[in-house]
Amino acid sequence: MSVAEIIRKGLVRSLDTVGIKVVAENVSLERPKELSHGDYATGAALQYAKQIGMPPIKLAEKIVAGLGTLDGVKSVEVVKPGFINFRLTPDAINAVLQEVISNEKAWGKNKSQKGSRVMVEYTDPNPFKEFHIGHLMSNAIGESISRLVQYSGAEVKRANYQGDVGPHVAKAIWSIQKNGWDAHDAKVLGKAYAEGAKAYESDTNVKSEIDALNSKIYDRSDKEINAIYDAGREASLKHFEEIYKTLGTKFDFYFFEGETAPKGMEIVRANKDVFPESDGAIVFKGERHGLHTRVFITSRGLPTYEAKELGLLEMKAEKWPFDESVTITANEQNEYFQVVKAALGEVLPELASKVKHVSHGMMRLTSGKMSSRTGVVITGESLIEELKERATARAKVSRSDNPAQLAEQIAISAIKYQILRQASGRDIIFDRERALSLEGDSGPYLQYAHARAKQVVERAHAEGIKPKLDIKAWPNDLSAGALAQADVSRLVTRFPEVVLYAANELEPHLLVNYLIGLAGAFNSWYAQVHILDGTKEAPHKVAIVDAVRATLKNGLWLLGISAPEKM
RNA sequence: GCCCUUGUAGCUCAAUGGAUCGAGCAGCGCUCUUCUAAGGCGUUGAUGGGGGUUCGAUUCCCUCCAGGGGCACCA
Repeated sequence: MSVAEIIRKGLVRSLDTVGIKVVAENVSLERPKELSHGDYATGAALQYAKQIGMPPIKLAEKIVAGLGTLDGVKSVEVVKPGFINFRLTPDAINAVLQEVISNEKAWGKNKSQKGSRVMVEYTDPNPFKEFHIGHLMSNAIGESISRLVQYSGAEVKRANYQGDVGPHVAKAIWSIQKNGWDAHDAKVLGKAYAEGAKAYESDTNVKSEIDALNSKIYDRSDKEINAIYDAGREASLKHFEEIYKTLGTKFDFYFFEGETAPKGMEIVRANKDVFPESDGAIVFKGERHGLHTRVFITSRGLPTYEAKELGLLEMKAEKWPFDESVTITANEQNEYFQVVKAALGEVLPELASKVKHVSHGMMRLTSGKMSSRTGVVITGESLIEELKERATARAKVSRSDNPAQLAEQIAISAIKYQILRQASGRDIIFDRERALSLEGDSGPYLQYAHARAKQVVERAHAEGIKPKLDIKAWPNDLSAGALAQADVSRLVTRFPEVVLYAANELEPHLLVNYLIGLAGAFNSWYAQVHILDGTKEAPHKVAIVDAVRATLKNGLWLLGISAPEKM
């Protein structure tokens, strides 16, 4: 039984003696943000004081009196308004640190989703369009969520859904044809799309040309168009694949709109009662669900995003029956997704209950909205390249064993961190200078702390100092160094709870907050003490460093960020 | 007009209804003959306005103001 459970049980018992009945799960027990407030805290006395007509402090004291001794708890104290703070014994903390060191691979994992099959869909770039920083955002969040869910014991499959048909493709092909460009070159595609989109909006003749072209793409009736299409599609996908590799994502399944389109049409057409006709189009009346009506099949007989999405979900379930399907998209698609989900609930209800939608904010430029239609985009590659250059400029990188690799690891870390550090539903104001910064609240800061810890452990090993947790090595004084050491040790023990919390919320930033705090506490401690000082306490300190190292390593992995051993 | 969403320090972000609202950047001042200074230490600085619920509100409810997104054949 964990110490937290012991405390909960104790509180339930004690509360019972003063006439308050609660079950263990409902006892409020938190991890105080402020470490000086202890390792666990409860506001139960504040909560129930009024109910039994007793001042909170009095009640708190009464609860504490009824608590008796709790295993693993060093002290219990009542403070100010009526909080009760618990402190762990050094033994209890040492036991956790020992667990970290002896089974590093398992450190941080939980079994909350054991046996569950989860498919996570993310990144979703469209062939014939740029891979821009918005896709970077989806990728970073999706990859981290996948890993968090994996750490919770679920079997995870990564899926990528790419729009290889639809008006955007027609627009790109139209201008490739017109300009005689080579569709094998991934670089011309984004430009072609921007030009086609512009012409589509400004010229009604072009609009009908492109609309006609779009139909031909679906039915593959035109040889020349097919050739351009096939070449462009292949070039795009190959290009994307290189980016996924750089980002550290390996997809298990690829879905294409070309396949989901017919499937979606089939579902829509088979459910005429759910999808009535309106003005020549086939629609879904979302009003019954407090939403709005959306077109699923256009009057030209082509499926829209909505119909394709239905097809996609059914395809996913056929390919790999899942318990949960998580889709990560930008929040501008929130309302569309709700309509799709409502429609799904009517045609395939058992599937609808397993579908989850996580939306991320938009990557915004300080100058305004980014749009591949107008050609105002920052591509993923250009940003990665720029960051790599900046990292390479560092003397430590250029002098390392493999400068190119290290620079890339740092670049990816900087980008992913900036995306993952904030709650995922919110927009990110993309500030070039800040994104390019490798200092402070950043991915490289975490990597640096990890590398530093790794090097200390290596050096200790070379000097023959073995990590060993030692109860006698717990400093009794209240010096800054001693407090910092205790803080680091205590923070390490929280890692598994943070992972569980972040996985349940599907919120990587909760983990980021924790890791940056741990790295900061470690750096602060490191600056104050000499680890390998030749004293009896050295093995104990090395053990703490090693536990921090392992925690940062696993934590970085969960963020999809590499952990170089030397920087 | 209707629906969703967001307003926290000069800037970018934190804060499972909890304790003195935390970081980083920017500014100022310290800190490398000692295990990695991409580090550490100090310092200045904030909850859009008004109500309400609560022992306690950045968090929940109402309202106003201000941004962003969406609202039938685009994705």
